[in-house]
Amino acid sequence: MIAEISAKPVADDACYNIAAVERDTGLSKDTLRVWERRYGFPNPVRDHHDERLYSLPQLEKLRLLRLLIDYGHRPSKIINRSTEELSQLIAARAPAQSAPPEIEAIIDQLLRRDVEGFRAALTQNLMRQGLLQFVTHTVTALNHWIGEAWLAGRVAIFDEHLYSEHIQNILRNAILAEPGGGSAPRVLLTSLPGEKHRIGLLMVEAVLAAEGAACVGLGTETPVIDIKNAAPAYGVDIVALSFSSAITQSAALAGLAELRALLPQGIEIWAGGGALARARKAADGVLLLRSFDDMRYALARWRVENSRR
Amino acid sequence: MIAEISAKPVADDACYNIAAVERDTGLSKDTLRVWERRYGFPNPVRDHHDERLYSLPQLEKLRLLRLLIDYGHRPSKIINRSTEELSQLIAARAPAQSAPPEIEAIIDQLLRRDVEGFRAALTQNLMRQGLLQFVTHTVTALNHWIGEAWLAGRVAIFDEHLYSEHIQNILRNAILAEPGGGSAPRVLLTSLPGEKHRIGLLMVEAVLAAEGAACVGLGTETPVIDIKNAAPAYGVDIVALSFSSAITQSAALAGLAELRALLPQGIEIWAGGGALARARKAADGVLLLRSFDDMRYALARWRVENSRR
DNA sequence: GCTATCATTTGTCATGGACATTCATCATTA
DNA sequence: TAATGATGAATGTCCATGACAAATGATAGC
Repeated sequence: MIAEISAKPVADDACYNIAAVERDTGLSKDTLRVWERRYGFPNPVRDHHDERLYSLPQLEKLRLLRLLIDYGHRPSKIINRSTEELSQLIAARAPAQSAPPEIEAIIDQLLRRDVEGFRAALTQNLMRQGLLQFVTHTVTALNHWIGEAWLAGRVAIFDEHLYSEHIQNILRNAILAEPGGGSAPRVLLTSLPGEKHRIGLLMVEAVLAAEGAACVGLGTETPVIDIKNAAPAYGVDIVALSFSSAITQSAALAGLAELRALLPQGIEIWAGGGALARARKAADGVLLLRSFDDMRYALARWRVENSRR
Repeated sequence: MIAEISAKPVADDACYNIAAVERDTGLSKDTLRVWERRYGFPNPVRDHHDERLYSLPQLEKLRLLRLLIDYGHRPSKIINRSTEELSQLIAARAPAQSAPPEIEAIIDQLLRRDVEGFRAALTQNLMRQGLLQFVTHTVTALNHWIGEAWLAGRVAIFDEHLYSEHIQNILRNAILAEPGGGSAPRVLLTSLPGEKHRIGLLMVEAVLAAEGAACVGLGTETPVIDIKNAAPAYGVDIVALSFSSAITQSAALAGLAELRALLPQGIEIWAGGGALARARKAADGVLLLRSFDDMRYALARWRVENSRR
């Protein structure tokens, strides 16, 4: 055990309207109302004009519910349990085993809230390993274990925010530092609307940059039509899309099919990430990448196939 | 005139359900339905089960409407004008004048889709001016003029995406390069849920870093409760929040009041950004910053007041 | 063990009514 | 003149309830 977090806010009279709860929990207003209708929870008081006012404990329980549902529980089975039981469910889900020591050492800095030490630990690892190793091993492992630590209640949400920001800093810095502007192929990097995770995208960009490809990063959540317009404008050879597990597999595959139909055949589409881990195959003409090694292999193949221009 | 963009997508049968329109326009489902009820626009066709399906032209007109409303027009006055008239209104708003030459030179690289040249131009400006000047003058001006260029139809959405990514790269790189880990005060930087603009936040971080403060950046969209928990955990003196004009002023002020009630008095709250430009004052105990100079002044004041510990 | 079929759960959408807030206008006061 | 206040129209958000599609789980059959 490394550190305790004090996650209990104090204010009791604080009341939140339905829009605030939607913002803070990610549960839509419709969902909140229909849960109340069907299951009797949450059961907010009403203000003088019959509008819902949620209490802080309700809001906290809603967040736990959201989390458990994301991890596969069904709403009706857990919605009427107490907040304590829900916390136990979450704790039970995460195996108590800890990460490899070198990873644990970095997480430890985060748990100590030692911002400077955390940054130094990351930088030191990057220097020792080089960008490629750092991304494919250290960052991959950190993503996994910080997720686990969060489930186990060891790190708070804001620690994850901080982690995400710092990894971005380090990766963007390393990408800029890669020698040369990059040559062929030219790769457009982005994600579809709804997919907000930036780290996966940056990891891809880092690997490509380390391999000497030219990257055009558009950030997250580019509508399909905009990707279709951007690809020829920037003269890219490949469009690479990242899908975290925040999005459903069917949504990812539908988006890929739509994009494939819009893009000219000469432009390849590469897709990878957690949401596609269990997919057998994507639409025709979409290359599914299950690992960074897959991607490096695909890159080598592309270069062979396009070697004589 | 510098470049032509081909912004007209082809797909005509493409139909969007109400959730997709909400995502792409930022207009809530309730608003879309009530506009239809009151003004007769948008008037989507229905699928076999009476659900709305919006066409691409409708979606484009809605985006124009959203933009004009953000700029002060009233919905009822403009909602029944044609898409062309709306475009003219927008063009009328955007003065045809162009940016100062040094800014225009950078935008020019973006319009040429010359990714490497664009990055080089930014880096060169940063080197020549230093971080503080670069942020308070060049980046501020670029934000403004790229917005104008978008209104005038000179740059596409994906160009803005690319701009945002590259500015992030440059700023994060520069922040990491600032000497020393920073000392007092320690500042927590983030935005409230709904506020996704990252550049403003990074600009603030850059200025603070240049002035030698210690920054703890949590990225965008941190719920109020998490800010309340994070501030003591990281031992910060100040919580700084950024509000772009994507959020309404009243929402910003409400969030600030809520946060002020939760945070201990010893921790200051600083707030700034476009959404607060017209605000007279925020909640008691919230410092409104209207410019980067304001912030530097506030920083100096804080240091004087806390000089003997 | 794997696939196909059926039942249940669950989130999203629709309708129409209501009202709090915001905005524009005009009169009034310092 | 500029700031303040009052008034009425506009605008967005919320509510209740009903309905159904998509996702999930269970069951039967090969």
